[in-house]
Amino acid sequence: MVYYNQGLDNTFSALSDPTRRAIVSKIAIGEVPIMELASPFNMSLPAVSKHVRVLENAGLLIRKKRGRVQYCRLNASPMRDATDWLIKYQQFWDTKLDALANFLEEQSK
Amino acid sequence: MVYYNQGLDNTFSALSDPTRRAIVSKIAIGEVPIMELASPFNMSLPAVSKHVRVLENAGLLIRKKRGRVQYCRLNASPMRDATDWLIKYQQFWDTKLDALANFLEEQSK
DNA sequence: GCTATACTAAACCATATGGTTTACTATAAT
DNA sequence: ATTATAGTAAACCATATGGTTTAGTATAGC
Repeated sequence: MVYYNQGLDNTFSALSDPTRRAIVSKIAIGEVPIMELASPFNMSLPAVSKHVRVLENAGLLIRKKRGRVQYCRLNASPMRDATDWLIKYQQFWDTKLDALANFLEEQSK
Repeated sequence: MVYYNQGLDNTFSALSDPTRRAIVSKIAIGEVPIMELASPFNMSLPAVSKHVRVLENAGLLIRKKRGRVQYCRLNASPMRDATDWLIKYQQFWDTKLDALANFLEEQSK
């Protein structure tokens, strides 16, 4: 009866790291070799390689090997569940804005 | 020049745990004492207390003490940034569905 | 065939995470 | 005044995480 979503665990966990979010942004543009992913970060290649693996395990990154280069591209679909989960609470973060809107509305009368 | 969003780190990290997501769901309904949060989980009270603290540090939970009971309620606003970040990639997860739609469209002609 | 490139693997390290138990504090009820 | 309730604090533990370095493998270029 205890149920939880391992997919959401992995998605949120993968995206909780700034380096990995930066990687996601990069591979959304198109296929990027791991070398190119590594270059902007002040970090060793094995470290980046590990981040790539984490994203891959979360299903957010797809690897394609051509020759000795591994190209990475985004698979955004797991983000959908994460977004769906978050969106359920949209009404709660909108409340403040609504309250502000109502306040301003009242003021202007 | 290297810049990253600590808020997103904390939000995604806090939400990567199933117990904490369950807590979020509960406190969205209304104010809930920590005791009541703990009860459905097969977990000690200190463990739940720690999860509450993590959510509080991520700005997702607000604590209000009345007597000896601490009531928790949701502050969803940090979720907004997380959702905004995710939504940027919506086009990428929609692609597959679009492709399917196009395929079906072609088939029906 | 040799060397350079683009990685992965493995060993290691420090710190973080998620849980426990045991002890304490503050409020409430009897 | 004593006891029960609702927690937090602290110490501890096992495992995970994010990084390193050093070594190895597979492909490409000369």
